[in-house]
Amino acid sequence: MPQSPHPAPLRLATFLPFRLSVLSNAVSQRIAELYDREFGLSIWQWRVMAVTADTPGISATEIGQRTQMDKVAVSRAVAGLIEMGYLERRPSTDDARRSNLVLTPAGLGIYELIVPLALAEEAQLVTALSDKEQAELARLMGKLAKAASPERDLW
Amino acid sequence: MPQSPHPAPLRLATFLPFRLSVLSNAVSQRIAELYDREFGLSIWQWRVMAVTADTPGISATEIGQRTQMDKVAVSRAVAGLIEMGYLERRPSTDDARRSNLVLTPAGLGIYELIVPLALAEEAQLVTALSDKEQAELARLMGKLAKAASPERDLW
DNA sequence: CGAAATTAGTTACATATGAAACTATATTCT
DNA sequence: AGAATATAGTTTCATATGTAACTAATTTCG
Repeated sequence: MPQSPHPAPLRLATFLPFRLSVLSNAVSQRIAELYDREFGLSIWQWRVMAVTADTPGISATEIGQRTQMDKVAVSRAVAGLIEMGYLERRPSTDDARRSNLVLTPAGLGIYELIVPLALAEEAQLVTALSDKEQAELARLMGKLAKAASPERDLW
Repeated sequence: MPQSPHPAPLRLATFLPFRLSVLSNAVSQRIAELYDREFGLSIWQWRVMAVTADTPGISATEIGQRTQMDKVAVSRAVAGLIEMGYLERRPSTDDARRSNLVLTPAGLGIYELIVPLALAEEAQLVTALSDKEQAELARLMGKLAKAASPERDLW
């Protein structure tokens, strides 16, 4: 009986979780650097701005759901944005615990400046793929997301 | 002239950097939890073990290159593994600054326990995709990696 | 050879992050 | 009603992480 001297090989470079992590970090870092350099925003602050622009009056909890941020992270990002004058907290009339969050005019202003830059950065990335490949990638990622957390509906 | 009331839309849910980040986090978290729960290892310690098993006598710097970890992270992971008795530092004879790192028998033992679990976890994930889809995903990720950091050769 | 510049790796410090505790309000249940 | 439970959001505390400074050994080059 062989003593299985080299049981199962595991090459990190072909291991999907590793590759995903490295790729995601490389992409995130590029984008984070852009937001920070140009506007002094963290990625989390940017995410909060994006969903608030999309849904004015959103609550912190809802932001957490949409952005996959935990509530502490949302709380901190919101606090930072308010301090910068980009976000405003409006107490909800029907539930005193929650606030309705809206971008200030200043916030909306820089949001509109960032959007095209963010889209351009993304475009530079996905332009490496044909339209068909982009669609396929989105589809495959959707499947993986479902396999990775079936309970939570990620997107 | 229209006053462009809704300049460019940006839906986070379709924005590639966001999706990549969320997917990668979901996957990493599952795996990290496994390594930590079963063996008390961080993802970084696991990565160090994996490349050291693959290339016994590797140096910290080389580990950093292969795993995309910065040297501080490598240093800390190595220190932890040595403390746990899984890794051994052998001073290099021809360069006193570097150490040749090797797994101890204990380290090799748990490495061999982890590998099948890690592969099983990955399998559970990628089984959502056909072989052909898996290959396609790998190809698309490779293209993106190149577009995201052309300078550094990620894999 | 020997000063200057490089490289391997660690340490220190400042910041980021997550888990758990906490405050305040709302809801449920008897 | 009012006690028990749950929810929104913040604060605290302990840990993780990155940048920069540092030590020690090596290489480069006048």
